[in-house]
Amino acid sequence: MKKIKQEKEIGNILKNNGFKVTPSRVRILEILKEKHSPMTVEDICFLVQNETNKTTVYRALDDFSKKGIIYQTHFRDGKTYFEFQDHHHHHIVCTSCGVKEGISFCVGDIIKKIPKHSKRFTKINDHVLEFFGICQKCNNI
Amino acid sequence: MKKIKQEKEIGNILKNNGFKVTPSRVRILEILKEKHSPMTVEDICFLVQNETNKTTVYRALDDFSKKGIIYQTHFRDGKTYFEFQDHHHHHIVCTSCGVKEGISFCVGDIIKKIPKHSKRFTKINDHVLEFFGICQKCNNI
DNA sequence: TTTATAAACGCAAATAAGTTGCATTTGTAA
DNA sequence: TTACAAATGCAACTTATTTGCGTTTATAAA
Repeated sequence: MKKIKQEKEIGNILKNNGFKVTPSRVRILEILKEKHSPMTVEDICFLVQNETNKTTVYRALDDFSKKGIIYQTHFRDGKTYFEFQDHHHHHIVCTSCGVKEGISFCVGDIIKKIPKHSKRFTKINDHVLEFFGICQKCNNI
Repeated sequence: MKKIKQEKEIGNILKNNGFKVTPSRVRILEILKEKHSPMTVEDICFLVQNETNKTTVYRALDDFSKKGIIYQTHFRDGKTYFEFQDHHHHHIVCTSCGVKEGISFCVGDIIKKIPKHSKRFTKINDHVLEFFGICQKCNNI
């Protein structure tokens, strides 16, 4: 995809969600869209050095996540991860080396059943699902 | 269950997992077993005040979680939660007020399929699955 | 029962993720 | 062109979690 077209698309995502199209927010979404795997605030800050402040990154990611533009998750390392997902999916993580792999299915069917199981909740907005194991490489050490 | 019997049972859990049966560890497991819902380190520290140090609580919970004695998860509030589970399950959390509800099914069937989907991982040890929504009460405000 | 030893513990200090207050700038709709 | 809410930058702060290290303790073996 051409740079110009991509930028326009990102601008539309921002507008459609009620955000202003600022250089920082465009850049942050751009980075996530290019990376296509979970990133920490630190990862993103490294790439926007001298362009955008840490606080701005935190605030943008928080806003994006709340609107469902990006997927927010945890891998038990004390950091929050954010990912732009074309197709919603989850991950499996090696508890030894930390390598992450996307897995291409979701709990969509399960989610539909939840309202029946809950008195208190009628609608699910969001979910996180992550698997932990040992990768082949670490297993052979 | 009688107090004595419960204590013996907890002692066995510790022994069977290669841990020493110390007052602190017995007490922490006891607390989790009684509560039967996700607790933070802070929650536990409050209950063991003047008995056990914060660092000890962190270390015990970490050890227990790694052995699979307790379930470790996150609810996007910056804290780590731990739960003793008789029957493995997950939760749905209100993103507005934070109320948590256990949901009685799991992704066991899905897990079985994962090895086929992954080149790098052959065994899953653990997983986390949490749902986020708005509870009835918050929805009516 | 004694003893050796690894596991567990307590404390203080350090680290690091994430937040807040506030003054300033900027995108956008009117 | 303007008005204003949204977004930003910076510094200081909060808070969860970790680390180093010297001490204590549970336990298995002698």
